[in-house]
Amino acid sequence: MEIKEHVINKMQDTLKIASDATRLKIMFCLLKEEKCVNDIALEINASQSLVSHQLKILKDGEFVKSRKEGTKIYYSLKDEHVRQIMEITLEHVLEDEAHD
Amino acid sequence: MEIKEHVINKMQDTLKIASDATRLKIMFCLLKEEKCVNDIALEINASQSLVSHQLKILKDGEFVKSRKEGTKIYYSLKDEHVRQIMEITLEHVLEDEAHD
DNA sequence: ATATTATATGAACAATCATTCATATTTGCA
DNA sequence: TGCAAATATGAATGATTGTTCATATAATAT
Repeated sequence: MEIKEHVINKMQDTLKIASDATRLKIMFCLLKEEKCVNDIALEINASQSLVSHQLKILKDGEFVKSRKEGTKIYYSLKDEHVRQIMEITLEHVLEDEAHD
Repeated sequence: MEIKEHVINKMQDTLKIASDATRLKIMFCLLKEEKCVNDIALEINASQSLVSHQLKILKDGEFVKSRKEGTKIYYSLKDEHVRQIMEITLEHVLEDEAHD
């Protein structure tokens, strides 16, 4: 193979992070604007703890970044790659919907 | 949320399929040309059984398609979305490499 | 028919991972 | 200093999943 083993592994890690319903909901939640943890939890109807755990995973994986303001912490999508992965995956899914 | 729950779930399923090192290796293997099961197994150094199992998952998820010729079955990438997901994820990973 | 080659499948096991619950940390304010 | 609000963390658990091994199916050739 032409591609390095450790690059494959990093791709696996990256995609594994994206491949979870809770984390996808969080990302869609942040698509338009930054939000703090509690607002996200309310919006996607999940516990504060769960959202916090998943945000950590998303942040470690470079999917989101955060900004502190007083006692609140605002999260937002990190870059264009994240949006693109969401977009293309969505297209793929919607295309399938068509001929099911 | 604006996006439907079952679309999120399908996105999860799609990304889950992509997020495995063995399956990624298979996809990279098929990037340029179609190949049969045994050739893939040899190329990525995996057992025939494992490759067959993973090809089934890739096929069910619309990542690859297959073509029968005699006793052999040739697999190839299904469409552009697959290539794009690989490409963008690769970019994301390589960008991270830069500032580690 | 039998043997051979290519691929698929089912069961089983180990490992990974999402979620919950309880608790800890941090910040702002009275 | 003490309280409340916002977020993070650790342990435990139940479910999912990648891999292996053994075996089954399918097609071809002798």
